[in-house]
Order: sequence, then structure tokens, then C-alpha cells
Amino acid sequence: MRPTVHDIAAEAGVSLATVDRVLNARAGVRSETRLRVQAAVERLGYVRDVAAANLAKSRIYPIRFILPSGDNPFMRALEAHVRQVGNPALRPGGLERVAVSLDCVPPLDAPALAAALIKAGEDEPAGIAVVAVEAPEVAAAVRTLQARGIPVATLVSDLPASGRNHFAGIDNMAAGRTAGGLMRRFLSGSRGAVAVIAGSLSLRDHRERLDGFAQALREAGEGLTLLPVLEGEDDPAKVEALAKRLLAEQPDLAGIYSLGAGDRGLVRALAQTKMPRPQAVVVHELSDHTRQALEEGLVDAVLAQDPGHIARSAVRVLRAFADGLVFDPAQERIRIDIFLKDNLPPARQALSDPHLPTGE
Amino acid sequence: MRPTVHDIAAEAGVSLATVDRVLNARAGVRSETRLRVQAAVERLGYVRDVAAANLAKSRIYPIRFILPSGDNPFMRALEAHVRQVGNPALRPGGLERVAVSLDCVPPLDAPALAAALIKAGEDEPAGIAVVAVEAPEVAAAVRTLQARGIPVATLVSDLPASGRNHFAGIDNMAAGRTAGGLMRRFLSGSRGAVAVIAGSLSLRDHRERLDGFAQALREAGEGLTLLPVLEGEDDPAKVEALAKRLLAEQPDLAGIYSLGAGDRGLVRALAQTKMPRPQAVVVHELSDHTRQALEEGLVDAVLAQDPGHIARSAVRVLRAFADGLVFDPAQERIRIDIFLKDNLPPARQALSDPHLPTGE
DNA sequence: CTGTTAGCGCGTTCAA
DNA sequence: TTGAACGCGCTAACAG
Repeated sequence: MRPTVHDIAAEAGVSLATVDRVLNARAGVRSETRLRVQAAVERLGYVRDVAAANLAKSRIYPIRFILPSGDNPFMRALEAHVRQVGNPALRPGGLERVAVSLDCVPPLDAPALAAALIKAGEDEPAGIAVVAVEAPEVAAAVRTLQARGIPVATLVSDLPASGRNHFAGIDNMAAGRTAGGLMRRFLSGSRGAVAVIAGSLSLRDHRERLDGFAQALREAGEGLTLLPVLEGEDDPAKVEALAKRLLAEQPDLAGIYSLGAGDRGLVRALAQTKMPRPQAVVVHELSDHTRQALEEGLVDAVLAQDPGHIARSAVRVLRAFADGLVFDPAQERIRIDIFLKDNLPPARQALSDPHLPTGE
Repeated sequence: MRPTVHDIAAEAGVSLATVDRVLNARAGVRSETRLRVQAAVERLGYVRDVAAANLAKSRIYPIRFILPSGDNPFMRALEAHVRQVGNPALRPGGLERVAVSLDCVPPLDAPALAAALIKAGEDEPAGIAVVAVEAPEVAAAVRTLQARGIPVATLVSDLPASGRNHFAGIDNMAAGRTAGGLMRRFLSGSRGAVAVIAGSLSLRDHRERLDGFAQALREAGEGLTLLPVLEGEDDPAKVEALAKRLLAEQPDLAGIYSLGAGDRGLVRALAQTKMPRPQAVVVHELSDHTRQALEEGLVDAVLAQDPGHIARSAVRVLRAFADGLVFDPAQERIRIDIFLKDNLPPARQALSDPHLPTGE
């Protein structure tokens, strides 16, 4: 049996209350007594039972998520996972005692986002998770929250200048480089033009992916020329128009890297074109559309980040910050998933059924 | 505030004990009373506080891991993560109240493994996690354990015929296909021979990877011919000897797929050869050696599974089986990670420092 | 400065 | 068939 506060108290010859004061670094303990308690903790190898502590405190962690509204499938998937984490009945273990609330604001709207952040802070939540837009007023709002002692985590798109406590998302520079490396290998030897379709360069993740991609392609040297970036505002219709023009007007088009959203439009353009299709197409995020395009060979690789992991991780990390506890960076690292036709995960799974005695 | 058993009791006009009996499906409640309680549960949206329940029960989950001994770096990494999960001080959240114990048995030794399984069952653990060897006596041992009500999860290498409750590892057929797909693209157009180095075909994961790889290569058609499989027994020295011979005697060698362990030997052979190196080399599992080889360009892609995820997942799933609870298959799905030079994760991270008030 | 006591939400005696 | 009372490990009043 693990030692408890009672064991510590007995070992140190003090009362429970004193042990508690020492464990929680509260004032009002003679330093000599403190040392005796600490020695007992060491000796017995005491580790606090966090679940019991939270139970006693009736502690709940109100965590607020702020996501972009709109029909970006990745953001909607993220929202679904946030809701699942917020639902006590569906919530996976390890995320106890959190009360999730959710606020959607128009995408790419910095003033609205800043306002939502400030408003979210007024409820004094234990933490705020936000998909950032890179703008001074947003950074200022984050700083204000932190000054008030509210930990902030950015999701998907970072805002390092704001001094946010944590970023839950992939290394987007590395993702861009990875896309570049894949494309180079997929095009090995051939020459031609490579196009990049972004959503908006005011999103830090898009800019970083672009930088990484350009860097990798530059290293390739060879015969690949990078066309000027196109911005489709993550809107399928706009992306479709851009892609159609690209396919029509760029006869030596060897590859397309779509680093934002709106891939539905890109896939439509690829499916409909009568021109020869580019040899390599790399896009971001797994959705019904990109999955199908991968299976049909319209797209060659999908780079992705797991929205479920991001939602869970943000909650775990914000909880840790709220309590000044440690977390495991390896567990919280969001991977750059590479999906090819061959390693697509199964479409969507429900919760497992409870174990039946028959083993069925 | 979430409703508690008290609220249910008041709402249904019964005592706490009766509520508890209904919630835990125990006998001794009139069916009319039972219905009243269930109605109250529905009405108030009650969800049991699992942490409090475990506290009350003083429930601990003894989980036993059985891993292969030896110097396979992946298995040693897995062992390190198992130990971390077993250490209350380092354990990440969500894995409370488990007591992990660990047993290493010689690799590829079915009788020893079966014996270890039976012995593990005698302590009546809440669950057993094992890296399986595919052999009848092992399957029989697993069935015996399950007959005694002990849930079993296989790790890394599966044993479906045993009826194990869960498999924590990648889809190895898909991994093989993925390797094949990558190799095909990396070799696009060129002709030549492709070699496969396995550890042992008595390991199901190795066989499955081989099948998937062969299948993907066959679909490729074209000019790639698959050489007869080499078995290196996951031993770096043997693998090195095999690889050296291969490089010397197969002038048209276009690619190598190493689907087992012992890659240290392969890398040495590649580094030392004077022959032209194969155009595409794909290996499994991230270790110091494979990481460095990737950075130096001796290896082109590493397929991997996250040992930390496997260790944590096995514990979560076995705990869920022990209690007859649900788990989230999406969270427990072990991904096929694809690492290229460009998306290598940082080498090894420690736990985060506790949050300091300064935000530093 | 230190100790006593009463819960947190739940499970489990034992008695009625 | 039902209920009252105690305890799990910890925290937070309130005394002393």
C-alpha cells in the first residue's frame, strides 16, 4: 500500500493539518517541523493521491475553448472532440473534473477573437485554449489574460509573441519541410513548376508551412520552380477557382501543395480537369474529402494532426498549468501524421462496447 | 454542480445504499424501487464519479507486463515507458491506481513465454499485457488466463487466435503496404531487385509486414523484383552479415526493407560498403541508430510505433476491461508513424518543469 | 504555530 | 428488501 498523509503524520510526529500545510507549501509551519515532515515524505516515498485531493477540494477546472466558426472540416472535427472531452459520459479517463465550454468566432477576424478572449477571461476559467490569429490585439488579449493568472494554450496555429503557456499543434515548419521532401521524392528527377495554395498568410501555421516547404524545395535544387503562392482563404469555392486556373494555364505543373483548408475545391478541380494531372499532390488534414481523394489517387499524401489528441492534450496541459504541476511533453507532442493510401486509419469509430462476459 | 448519489437518493426517495445497489446492478432491490432510481438517474443526468468510486473501494489495478529481454532497442524503450507508467511520481494523469509489474523473458522462446503467462496469472492481476510469440502453447496460456477472468492485451505482435481482449500495436499489414508504397514511389520508374530483411517469420508482426509489403510491390508491377526474405533474428551482427553479402552480390539492388530489429547492423553495412548504395532504404522503429541513419541519408524512411503510447494505452484498456467499462478506440489506436529526415521528433524530452509564476 | 474535526462522492459493512 | 454509519486519502474550516 502506498503511504498516506496519516503515515507521514505518524512518522513525523505531527498532525494531518501540519502535513497538509507542508505538502502544499502553505505558511505557518516552523521550519524545523517542516523539515521533519519533508524527511518523512522522502523516507516513505510519499506521492500525493491527486484524485483524492481533487475530491476533497471539490475542485473543478473550467476550461474555455475558442475556435473559428465556419465549415472548415478540421475545425469542426476539433469542435466535436472538444465536446466529447466536455461530456462526462464520453470523456476518456484522465480528464476528470473539467468543465469545458466552447465559443466559436468568425475565422480570420482578429478583433472578434481578441474580444472573445477578454470576455472568456471574465469568468475566471482555469485555462483558455484558442486557435490564434496572428495579430497585435490578439497577442495583447492573451497577455492580459496571463497577467490575470489565467493560463492560455494556443491550438493548431501558434502565437509565440504572446507568451502563451503552451502550444498544442504540430511543428508547422517541419510539416512544410516534410511536404517538400515528399514532393521532391515523388517527383524524383522530373522538372516543372510546383504550386502552393494557402488559406491566408496571416495565419502563422500557413506561413510556417510555406517557409518549410520552400526551404525543402530549394535544397532540392534541380528543376523544380516554386510558383507564387495562391491564397484561397480556406474557401472551397475560391480554392476550386484558383486550382482550375492553375491547371489550365500552367502546362508544366508537376506538383501542388495545399497547405490550408478548402481542399474540397481542389479535389473537384482535379477530378474535372481534362489536362494531365500533376504528378504529386500533397494536402493537409484528413477529412471525408481528402480521404476519398487519397483512395482514388487524386491526392498522393495527406499531412495531418489528430484533433482528438489536440483537444485532450490542451485540457491536460492547462490543468497542469493551473495547478503548477508537471506534464509529459512526449505525451503532449502532436505528431505530424503522414497518410498515404496504404496507412489510412479506419473511417470513424464509436466507443467500444462494454466488455461482455462472453468475450465477444 | 454534477448530481451525486445524494441527489439521486433524494429524488427517488430512497437511501444511498439502495441507489448504490441499483447503480452497481446488485441484487436485493424490488424492481419497482429499481425503476424509480433509474428514472431519477435519467432525469438528473447522473454520471458516476469514477475517481471517488475507486477511492472508496481502495481499488488498485495490478497490471503485469511481459516483454522480451535482450538488446532490441524498441523493446528496451517500451520497458522504460512501462516503468514510467508504473512509477506514481512520473505517471501521467489518467493512469491512477495501477500497480505495474514487469517480467522479461527470452525473445522467440514460446515455452518460456507460456510459462511466464501462467505464472503471471497466479497473482490474480487485473490484467496482463504481453508481446506475443505466435505458438500454440502461448495461445493456450492466454486462453487459460481469460477463462480465469483475467483480461489479456497483446502488444506490438498480435495473437488473434488466442482470443486476447485487445491488441495494442500498429496494423502491421498496413505498415508493410505503406513501406511498399513508399519504396515504389521512391524508386519511381527504376528497375531492380528489392530485398527484405526480417527478424523471424514466427513473429506475426514480421509476417504481416512482409505480406503487406509484397502485396504493395506486386501491385506496382513494373520492374521491381522481390528477393527471397532474409531472416536476421533481430540480431545486429547477423543482420550486418546478411546486408554485406546482399550489397556485394546483388548489383542491381534498388531497395531494402528491414522490417525487424537489428538495424544497427544494416546501417553499419550501408556506411561501409563501397558498392553503390540502394536508392531506397526503409526500416522500422526509431532508435538512436535509425535516427542518425535517417539524418545522414543512409536510410530514407522509418516506420514506427510510439512505445509510450503503447504502454499507456495497454494500461488504460486493461483497466477498462477489468471494470467492464468502455474506452475510446480512436484514442487507443496506435498510429503507423512515418518519419522522414524532415519530421524527426526532438530526441528525448524530460518532464516539463512545474509552472513558475514568472511564466519562465 | 499546531491539532481536531467535518466533509468531498462513493462503496461497504451491519443492523433493522 | 432497505437504511444508517463508517472509511477511502485528502483539504479546509475552526480551535487551541
